[in-house]
Amino acid sequence: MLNDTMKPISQACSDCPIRHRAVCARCDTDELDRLEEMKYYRSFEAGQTVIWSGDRMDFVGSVVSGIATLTQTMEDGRTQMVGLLLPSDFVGRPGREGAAYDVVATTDMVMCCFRKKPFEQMMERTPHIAQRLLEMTLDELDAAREWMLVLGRKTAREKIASLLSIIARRDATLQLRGTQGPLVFDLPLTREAMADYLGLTLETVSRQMSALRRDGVIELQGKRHVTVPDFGRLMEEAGDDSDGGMLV
Amino acid sequence: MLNDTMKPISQACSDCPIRHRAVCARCDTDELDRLEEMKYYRSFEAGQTVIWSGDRMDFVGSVVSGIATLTQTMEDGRTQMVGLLLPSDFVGRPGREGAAYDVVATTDMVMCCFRKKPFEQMMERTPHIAQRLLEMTLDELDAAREWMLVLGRKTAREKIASLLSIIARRDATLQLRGTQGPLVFDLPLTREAMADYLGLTLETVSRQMSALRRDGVIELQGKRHVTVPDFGRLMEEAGDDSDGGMLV
DNA sequence: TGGGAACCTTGACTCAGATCAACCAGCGAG
DNA sequence: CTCGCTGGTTGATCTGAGTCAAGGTTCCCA
Repeated sequence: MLNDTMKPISQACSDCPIRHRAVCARCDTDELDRLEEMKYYRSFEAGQTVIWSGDRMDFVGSVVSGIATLTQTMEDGRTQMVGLLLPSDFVGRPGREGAAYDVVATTDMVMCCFRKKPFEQMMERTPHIAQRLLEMTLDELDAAREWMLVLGRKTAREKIASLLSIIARRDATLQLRGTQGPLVFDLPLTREAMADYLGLTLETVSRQMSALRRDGVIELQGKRHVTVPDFGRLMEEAGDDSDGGMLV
Repeated sequence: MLNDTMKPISQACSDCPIRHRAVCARCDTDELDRLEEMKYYRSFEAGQTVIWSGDRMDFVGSVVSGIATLTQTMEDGRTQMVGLLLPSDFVGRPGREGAAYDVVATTDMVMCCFRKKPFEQMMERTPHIAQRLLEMTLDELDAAREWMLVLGRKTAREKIASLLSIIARRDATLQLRGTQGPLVFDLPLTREAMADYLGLTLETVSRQMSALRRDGVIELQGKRHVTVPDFGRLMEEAGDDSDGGMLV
């Protein structure tokens, strides 16, 4: 990594926007105090690589704001996104030396980092952290398995609809609105990143986006701003039951 | 579930074949004693469904012997395998009511089960269990992501070669042999299950198996018994570096 | 103010893998 | 012994998505 943009950001954990959703969610005040001592913030610009696969990783951390992707690459250059990191998501694996994936910021991003050693030690003595991390990891595993169904068995159109419905649903919950009535959101991904996510080419993504627009499933203002007039319809196109059973 | 085959099997944890690899791996003797009190064994026949997706699950447990699959199904019947459960793997999710996937025994199988409530309570008081489960879940997440690359970006031939190399490698480690020299193993899956795993049709699986045999990458004795004369060659066919970096 | 450079769209053609279909081998039950 | 069934193979054909190629939009910076 040539030059990280390392603006000196600082913030009390108590004011942290991801306080109640990140690894530290269950920590009580003095656990938080100890974390506060070992944490530091790092900022990344859109497009910047946070970690290269194989690099030695001496920290772990949480995404505070912005979005990053986890991608795997084959020798011949084919790539597959294997994770999408949103605010509060955890980066890095306690107990592992090297990074297993490339982590790339797709928007400007801020991370709350902990040096790995002290964090691991703290984890051993603080069940709250290990418990929360287990919960988050189980959720990620569920998401990964959902995604495997998408990659393995869905058509291009269904894949696109699935991705849009994930983003739309997340957006709706963030804004504390239900999935009734039209949903409006901005795509945080380029067509290429969408292709990478879905195991498609960017041309196919583009074509299927156009097709969904033509068929009235979505409306597009510009390339990235999306309106979903009928969420149930989108779910049908995704091949999910229209009542979409999000368990957690 | 109509009628489980419930042979009265019993075994001391200290003699358990998966003692050092399952969730209980780190437990000391009195933790083990407490687990021993709440555990019970269940047997399943090849082909039997252990749990249906959506069912209420009142237990969690470990696979002791045999193999099971985790599969997701769409309304129209398309299915994708999302997990392969081998001895020592954990089934069920603490803190969740319903099962998220179908679990099917593909060979005769024995499970060591714990009623969910007592197990969850014990987990809260026993960091050793939560820690081990975290570790196992992180490994599964890695495996799931590896698999996403296979599903999203590999050709049919590469997919088959990838699956074969996973099974071959696991088999070699179980028998404490390296990946030098010819490897011999039995496929624990039907062609249909392989197709399900890889997001292919069984016809394509069959064709690619024949192609790999024709090209000398594998040898087949009968339908299921496989010999890999040159593991490096198989890795190349899988699209991985031939030195295959298993980190853990 | 005009030339790049990202990013996106669309068209024509190709091809890997799906689909449809016939057939084979082994095996347990009557 | 042979019927029927499960699991597997192979062939012919079709098709969805990839590939290659040509533009179109923005937006930035010289």
